[in-house]
Amino acid sequence: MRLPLKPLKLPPSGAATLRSFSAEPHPSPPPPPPSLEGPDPSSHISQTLSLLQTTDPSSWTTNTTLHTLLSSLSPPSALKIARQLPNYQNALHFFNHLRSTSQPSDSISLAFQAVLEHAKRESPDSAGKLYELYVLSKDQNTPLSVNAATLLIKCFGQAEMLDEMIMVFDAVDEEMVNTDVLNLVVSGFLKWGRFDDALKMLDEMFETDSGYPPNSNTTGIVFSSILKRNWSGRSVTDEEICKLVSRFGAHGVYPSSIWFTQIISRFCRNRECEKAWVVVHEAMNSGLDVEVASCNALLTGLGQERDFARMNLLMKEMKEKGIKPNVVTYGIMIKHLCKFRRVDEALEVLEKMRDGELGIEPDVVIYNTLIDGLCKVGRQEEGLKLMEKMSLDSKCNPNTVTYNCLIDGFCKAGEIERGHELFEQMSKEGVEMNVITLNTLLGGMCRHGRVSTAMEFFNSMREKGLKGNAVTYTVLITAFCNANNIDKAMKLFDEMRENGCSPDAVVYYSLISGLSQAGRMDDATFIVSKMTEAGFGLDVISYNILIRGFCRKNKLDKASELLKDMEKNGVSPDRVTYNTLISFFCSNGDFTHAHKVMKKMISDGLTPTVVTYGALIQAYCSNDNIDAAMKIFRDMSSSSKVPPNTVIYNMLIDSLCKNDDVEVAISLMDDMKEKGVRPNSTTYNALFKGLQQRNWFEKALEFMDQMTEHACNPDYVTMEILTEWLSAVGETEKLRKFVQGYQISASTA
DNA sequence: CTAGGGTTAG
Repeated sequence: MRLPLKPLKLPPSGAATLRSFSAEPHPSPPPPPPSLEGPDPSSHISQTLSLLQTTDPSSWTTNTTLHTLLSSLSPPSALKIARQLPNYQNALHFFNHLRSTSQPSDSISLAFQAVLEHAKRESPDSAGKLYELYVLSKDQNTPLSVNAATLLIKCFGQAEMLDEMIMVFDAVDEEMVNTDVLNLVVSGFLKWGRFDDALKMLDEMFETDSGYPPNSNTTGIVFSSILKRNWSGRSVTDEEICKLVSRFGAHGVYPSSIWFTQIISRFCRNRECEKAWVVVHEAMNSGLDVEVASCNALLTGLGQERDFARMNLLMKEMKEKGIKPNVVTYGIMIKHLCKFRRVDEALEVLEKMRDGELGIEPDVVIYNTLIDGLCKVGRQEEGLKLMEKMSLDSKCNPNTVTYNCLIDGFCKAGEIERGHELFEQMSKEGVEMNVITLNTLLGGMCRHGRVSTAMEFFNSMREKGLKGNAVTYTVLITAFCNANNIDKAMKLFDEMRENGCSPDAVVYYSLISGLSQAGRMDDATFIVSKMTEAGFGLDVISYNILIRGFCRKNKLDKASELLKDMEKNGVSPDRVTYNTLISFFCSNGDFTHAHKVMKKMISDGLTPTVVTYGALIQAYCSNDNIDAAMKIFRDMSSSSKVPPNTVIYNMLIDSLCKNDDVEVAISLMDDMKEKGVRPNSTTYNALFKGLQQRNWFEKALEFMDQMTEHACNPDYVTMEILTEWLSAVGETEKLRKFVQGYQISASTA
């Protein structure tokens, strides 16, 4: 049933309900025409009020003074009186009295609105109470004022009484519906995650000439709901967000700059830079003042996609539109120049900033980015100089990050001592160190095989009160695993939990990897169960590691169990998974299963890689089936378009030479040259062995020259073969020259 | 702006 609702004029105070949900000031309705009232409406109201409060409701019908007062009651006064009555019960009596005395329906409506307002304030379960009253009003055919409807919609929306909410909304007269009412409905749906229902309401708002077009509150409600971390509804795709922004934009409304920037960042994070680009340009072209923060978000995304062209274009557009880059903008440009090792260009930007050419002073982040960039390309000495230089720039003192970058730079270069010196300089200069400083130094020590030094250092830091975090333990656990000290790694894992440091996924991954590598599959399985208990899942790489571990132990049953587990957990096998299995079957000489897996791989939409073919070629070679190996080799480059690499050629050349097919091996060397695949020392070693069998000395000399020419360094195997062979034929002079050439090429390299 | 791991052919 649809209630007849008439639009009502509202007293100024009537806007209160709207104001509570609307950020925009509601336009004040005109004051009620004085002609309806007596000479003094406020005294009229106070007289009525005092009479209502001093007499019993049961006597109201017979009270002639009251009758006279109410006979000239205007609807706005009815609202005021009902509101000023002390409580809900009084207001309800008043409302009932107005009904029984056949007051104008406008007055009854507004009195009912006040009853609802009282009920909302007084009742602990206001939504339930309001619903009762709403049903009552429907039964009594009391028209709802727009504010009463608004109040009900808002209240039901908050109480997740969405059917009731929409029932009230449907009861509102079309001509009374306005943007604010629709905003409340949309907000109610979104609060409970009902995106699709909200979308239907938005569709109505977007319709041309809807009479209730979206406004900035609408965008605020929509985007703050769906972008919040605790969004409970179905996941909203970037596509949908993009469309929404455009549709709002067509109505000239945009999300606030904060949400706009968040949307841009989200698109960029999801590698949907194109959408971010479109949305920003739509906004710019519609004349919106896009803030520099939004542009910065887009620049970051473009940088991640290596789209330098568009980065520069955006910078140009910003300039045209008068959007001034800030220090963050230059930070992004510098960061991405550094990332692509264009450190000198990044330094030029710094110089321009220091010259005052850009009107923006460099800050500590700019310096840190550059110092890190220098360190990452092995120019840590320059980084150190830049740190000294920034100190001379007033108020730009090195901080913890500055030192961390430099310590990492020196450690990565193997200069652990310099790293340690910087660490000591830090405390001398009063720069606080943090857990990243500790982890950086520990990582440096571990990488250079100084695991026990690292452990001692960690212990001394702990004594000083600095606790390690999950990263610290990952560094140490990995180092102990690599040093084949699995027991110590396991001990550290227990220790970290005793110390109240909860392991994260990476800690588990590194331990699983270490244990699998060491062949301790039972321990690895145990850690997997611990990991699952802790609520972490395995990713495809850790599955691959485990599968490989079990294959090496010849436990195919365990490996296939893991495959089933993957499927159950929604982790799809990748090329490596299949290659691991193919290698396993190949190494067992089981070509039937190897080919079967390869078929499955292809049917899963994965193309075989050079590793797949390599496994097969390797297996056929060790089975002395060089013809089959050569057939695969030809297949891969012709039909499947997987170019063979050095490893493939090495296996074939080695096999051919061992099989005394040196001519074919040499033809493969030519093939390599033609295809631009570089031979390495393994290639030459295989070939030299074959040539030695045939005693093709001249050919060997040719390839020795080629090695020198290509700056391919001989290894100890090369030296062994050549020393034996050349001294046997009394050509040690040739060998001496060869070694000399190697030394020259090594020094120029 | 800074720190952590991990696979497949040899």
